[in-house]
Amino acid sequence: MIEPLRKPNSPFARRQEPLAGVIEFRGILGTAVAELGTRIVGGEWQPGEAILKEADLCAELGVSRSVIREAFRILGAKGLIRSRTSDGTRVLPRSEWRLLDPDVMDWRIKAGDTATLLPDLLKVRLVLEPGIVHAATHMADDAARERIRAAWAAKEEVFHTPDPNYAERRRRFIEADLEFHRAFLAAVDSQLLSQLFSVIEAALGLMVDMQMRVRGYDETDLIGMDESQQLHAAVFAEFERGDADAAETATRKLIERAILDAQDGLAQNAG
Amino acid sequence: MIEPLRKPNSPFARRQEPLAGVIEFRGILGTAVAELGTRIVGGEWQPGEAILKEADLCAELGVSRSVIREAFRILGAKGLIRSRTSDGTRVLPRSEWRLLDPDVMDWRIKAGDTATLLPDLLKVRLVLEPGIVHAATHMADDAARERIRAAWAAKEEVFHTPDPNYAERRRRFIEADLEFHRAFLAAVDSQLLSQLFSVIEAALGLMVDMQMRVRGYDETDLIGMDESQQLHAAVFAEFERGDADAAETATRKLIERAILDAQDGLAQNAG
DNA sequence: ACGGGCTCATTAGTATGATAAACTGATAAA
DNA sequence: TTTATCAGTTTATCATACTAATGAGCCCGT
Repeated sequence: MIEPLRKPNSPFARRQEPLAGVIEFRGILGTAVAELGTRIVGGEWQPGEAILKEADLCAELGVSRSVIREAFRILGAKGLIRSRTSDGTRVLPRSEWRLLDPDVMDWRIKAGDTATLLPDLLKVRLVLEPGIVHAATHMADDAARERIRAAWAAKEEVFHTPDPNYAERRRRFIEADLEFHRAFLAAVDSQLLSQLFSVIEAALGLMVDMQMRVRGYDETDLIGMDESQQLHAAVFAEFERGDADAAETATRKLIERAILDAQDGLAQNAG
Repeated sequence: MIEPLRKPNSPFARRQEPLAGVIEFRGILGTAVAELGTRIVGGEWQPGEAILKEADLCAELGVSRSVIREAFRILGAKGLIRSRTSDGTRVLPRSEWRLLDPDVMDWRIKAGDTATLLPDLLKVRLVLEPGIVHAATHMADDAARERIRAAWAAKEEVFHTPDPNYAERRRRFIEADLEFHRAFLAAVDSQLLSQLFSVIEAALGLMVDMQMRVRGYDETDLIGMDESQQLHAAVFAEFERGDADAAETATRKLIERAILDAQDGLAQNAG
C-alpha cells in the first residue's frame, strides 16, 4: 500500500469524501448498490417501469442472487424501487425517493443532477437559516451563546489575519463560516434540523467543490469577502442584542447574497 | 374475511395508516423488519453494542437466514445498524439514524418516543413554516397564488358553516387547515422541503391522534378556533399585500399558538 | 514487562439450487 | 359481460455450503 490512508478526522479528508453520512462501501454488495443506485438515479430506467430481473442482473454484474436481492432491499429502503412477485422490480416515481437520505443525495450528485438539485438546496437554506437564527436568538442557553460568540470571534480572527497561502486561508475561512452557522443550529437543539442541515450543507459544499474543480480552484485571496463579513457581523450583533426579528432579517440577506455568489460563480465556471 | 378492508383513499382511512411514505409491510420480511425496527428504536439494545447474531435471530423469529440478512440490510440502509464480519451486528449511535426517514419516524412513534420526538417536530415547524410563507409570498407564481386563495376561501367556508356533526366538522376543519399550509409549501416548489414537511406533518398528526385516542376524542365543536382563524387571516392578508416580512411574523405567531394548544391539549390528556 | 506477529475461533459475506407463493394474462366457463 | 380456472413468470423464502474479514489470545523476541 503506497498511498497513505486518509486521516479520517482531518478537515481535508472530509472534503474528499463523498458526503457526510453515507453508509455503504465495503464489499461486493457495496459495489452493486452504488452501481445500481447511480444508474437508477441517473435515469437509466424510467420512473414507471422496468429494471432487469434478478437472474439477469446476476449475469450482468457477475454476482450471486443474494447480492442482488440485498442490494434491492437497500434501494427499496430508500424508496427508489419496489419488487413484486411476477411483476418484477420497478423504479418508483421520484416522489417516493427519500431525497433527504444522504445516499440518495450522493447518487444525485454523482449522476450530475445539479440543475435540479442545486437550486433546491439553496432554497432550503434560504427558508431554513433565517428561522434557525430567529429561534436561536431567543432560545439559546448560556453554553450555546458562548459557542456562537466563540465562532464569531474565530471568524473575525481568520478574516483579519492575512496569510500568504491563499488556498489555506480560504479553507480556514470556509471552516470558520460553517462553524458560525452550525453554532446557531446547535442552539436550537433539534436532532431533526441538525440532520437535515448537515445533509444540505454537505451536499452544497460538495457540489460547489465539484463545479470549481472542473476549472481548477482560483487561488486568489478573499476578494469580495468584506461584504459577506459585514453581513455576518450584522447577524451576530442582532443576536447579541436579542432582536430575533432583526437577526432573522439579517440572516436572510446573508443567504440571499450567498445564493447570488454561488449562482454567479457557477455561471462563470460553466461559461 | 369478516371485517371490510379499509378504503385506501378515504381521508378517514389515511388517518389510521401508520405514516405517509412508509414502505414495507408485506410478507415475512416485512414482519421481521417491523419487529426489529421497533425493537431497536425502542432501545432494546444500547447504541454501542449487541444484537443477536444472524443464526440466533433465525431461531428466535423462526425465519431463514436470508430474511434476517435482508432485514439487516434495510435497517442498515436507514442507519440503525451496521454489520461487520466476526464482530456481529451492532446498533449505531442515534446520530447515525436517519431520523428524517418515514420508517424510522414511524418506529419512533410506535416505540413511544413522544417525549423526545414531539418537541422536536414542533420546533421544526416553528423554524420552517415562517420561512416557507416568507419565500412563498414573494416567489409564488399565478397558479400557486390561486391555490393559496382557494385554500383560504375553503378554510373560511368551513369555518363559517355550522354542522351539527361536530366530529365531521372538525375533520373538515383540519383538512382545510392542512391544505392552507400545503398551498404555501407548494408555492416554494422545493422537492426537499416538500418531503421534509410531509413527514413532519404526518408524524405530528399521528402523534396527536394517538394521544387523543387514549382519552377518546372530545366531540365538542370548534371552540376557541376563532383566534386561530384570525391568525390565519392575518397570514393570508399579508401574503396578498405582498408583505413577506409581515406574513412571516404572522405565521410565526400562528405556529407559536398552535404549539401552545398542542402542549396544553397533551398535558390535559396526559393528566 | 512489553510489543509484534501468528493462529485460530467466530461471524458476517457470498454463492448455489430448490421450492413456495404471488401476480399477470389468457383462456374457458357461466 | 363477467367470473373461474390455468399456465407462466418472477420474486419470496428456505436450506446448505463455502469464503473472508475481524478479533482474541498465544507465542515469541526484546
